Amino acid sequence: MKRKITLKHIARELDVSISTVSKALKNSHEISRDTKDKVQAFAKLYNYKPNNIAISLKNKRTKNIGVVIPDIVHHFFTTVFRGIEKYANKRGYNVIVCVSDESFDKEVINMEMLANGSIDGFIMSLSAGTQKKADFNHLKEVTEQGIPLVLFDRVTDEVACDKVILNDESIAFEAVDSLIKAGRKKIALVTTDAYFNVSVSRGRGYKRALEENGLVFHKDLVLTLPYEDLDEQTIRNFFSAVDVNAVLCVNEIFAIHCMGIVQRMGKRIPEDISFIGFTDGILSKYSKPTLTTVAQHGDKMGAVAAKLLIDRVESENEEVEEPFCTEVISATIIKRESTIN
Amino acid sequence: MKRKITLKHIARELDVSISTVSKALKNSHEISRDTKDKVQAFAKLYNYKPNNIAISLKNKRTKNIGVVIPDIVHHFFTTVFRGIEKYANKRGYNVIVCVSDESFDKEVINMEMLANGSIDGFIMSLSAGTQKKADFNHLKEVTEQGIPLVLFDRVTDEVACDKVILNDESIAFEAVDSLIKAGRKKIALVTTDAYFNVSVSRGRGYKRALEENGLVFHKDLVLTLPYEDLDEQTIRNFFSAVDVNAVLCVNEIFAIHCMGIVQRMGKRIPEDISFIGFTDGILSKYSKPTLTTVAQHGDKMGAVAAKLLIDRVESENEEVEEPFCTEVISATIIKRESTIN
DNA sequence: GAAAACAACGAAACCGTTTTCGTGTTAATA
DNA sequence: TATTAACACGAAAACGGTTTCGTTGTTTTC
Repeated sequence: MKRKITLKHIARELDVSISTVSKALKNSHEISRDTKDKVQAFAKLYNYKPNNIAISLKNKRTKNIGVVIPDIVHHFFTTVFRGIEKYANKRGYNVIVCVSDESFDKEVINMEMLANGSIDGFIMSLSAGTQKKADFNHLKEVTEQGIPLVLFDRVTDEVACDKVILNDESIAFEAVDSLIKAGRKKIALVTTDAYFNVSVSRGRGYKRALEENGLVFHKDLVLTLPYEDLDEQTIRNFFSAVDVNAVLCVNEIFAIHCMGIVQRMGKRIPEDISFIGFTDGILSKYSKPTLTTVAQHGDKMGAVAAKLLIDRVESENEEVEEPFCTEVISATIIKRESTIN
Repeated sequence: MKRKITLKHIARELDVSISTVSKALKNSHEISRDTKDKVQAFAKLYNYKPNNIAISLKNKRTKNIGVVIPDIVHHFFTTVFRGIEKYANKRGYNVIVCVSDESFDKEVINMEMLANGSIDGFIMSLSAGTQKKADFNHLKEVTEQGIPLVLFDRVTDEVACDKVILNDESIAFEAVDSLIKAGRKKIALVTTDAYFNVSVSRGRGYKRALEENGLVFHKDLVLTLPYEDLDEQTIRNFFSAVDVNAVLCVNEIFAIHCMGIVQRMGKRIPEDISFIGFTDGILSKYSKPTLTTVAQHGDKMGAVAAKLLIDRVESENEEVEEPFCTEVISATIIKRESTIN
């Protein structure tokens, strides 16, 4: 087992100083051609690679970024993560992932674990617990310590930092507007609890589309479901009670569930009732009928978030700080079988 | 912006030495009660947390583990990752993820990035490229350097290390056997190219089940599909050419695709033809009909892999090295609508 | 021929810890 | 009273690099 070789080993072996070895490997002009050749050849032979940890300590830069997300077995978050990872890698960064499991406590613990030197900055999306509790002190603390932070998708106004969000309201508007233009006037909204900022925005878009088309917003037409543990009966009751011919769902799972239930209730999709969901995941592509949905372009979102973060990290020693910005990713609607054109 | 505080700051402020501060914070008996109280109070007040990087350098332990997987937008890998992350966190480790994108080159680059001190060990699943090329030198190198490595799912005999695999052959046997017992005698296999070790194992189980039930293995009944970019026509041709009443697919996507196509060809599932897939992902649960499938228990697999790795990492200074082991995770078949009982 | 310039290298500080090994002071012991 | 423990603390090395700032010895330059 050949252990890792260090500058010290090379120095000893070639009978020069550590400084000389270090400089020789960096091709410094201070060192003679002869010595450089000798050192470089030796280093290559023994496959010398500088120790990342030592460099991190010296530079106070780890080239690691911390990603804290609520869930990983989740299409949207994995696509965002893929975007982050790809972009970060391109710029020489590695990514440490922590899953908050939608829990406030875990989010706090994870951030504390990483905030002591392990990473140069955070990219995160708020857990359900954090949004519900509306406690953002852990975020404020890291930013006060000078650790750059980028929030994506599930963000909050309470924290001053860079953000990347979807044009949730306008795309929801567009979706509902398209349903109306296609002749559907009785449109339901299936959403989550109001502490999810994205659901709120989508709800606003839904409402605005109704109003701008001269329709009235009925809160009876809004079904609020828990984020998990969907109860079939609740959904069934809702669709028995209301008379609708189109539905906007704030996520894919809700849409698939609802479609299944209304189909079992004997309705045809999209002839009797149209569906539009959010998240262009695997379900949307393979459901029966395939689901018209809002593609959130997670890859793009991740890449933008990573760019914002890394730019911020690498500009930290500059004179003037850039003001925080909020990038908006444009969603697009993918037409499939669950809507009439 | 309150910058991170260090031992040096505390020492200066309280007019003691750095060593004293360090010991006081560790409650060393060398330090007087008075001094300890003073130091601890000060540290708490200024929220002192030791710098992870410095500790890593000192200990030659980072408490980070590197995970290299072919893909992240993929149900099985994300569940394994979740298992790894949960277990690792419990033991105080963080996880750095690199995605090889099924490419040999990226796999190599990623490992090299991490192998220079950033991590204490690797958990990985081989990329398609690596399996195709059958070049495992990058793996051998890290193990030779004394960096522990655990392979899961897509493994190879060429590298001596701990492994975690599924009982692919026996579960495939069981699946096919159950189809036969249910009266289906004309069973197709839809699989990938042979350089995927898991497909090979599953194929063996399929074949053995046929033979042990007195049926003959026909290679006409085996459809080999590329890992991505499925061509509808190829599948259609296959199912037009053969006369089968049951199909075993080595993954979920293949199963869903094939089900869709045979349904469009006018066959009923499971009345005319049964389907069993691998990977208990979201598709299996929501497809029409829902898919009977092999649950691979990714969480478990990830947790076991992480345990093997961390145990290995933490036992590295012990006298006698444990021999390498291969843990087998028992898959289970989840019965759903795509098969008759 | 003395001063200046340059080339090639090493010593040492530094990043933030931990830890070993003194060392000076006080209290207990012979 | 002299010796020895015990106590409380600090100096310094170490982890593995980078970088500043000498310090030589040689070569130009006027």
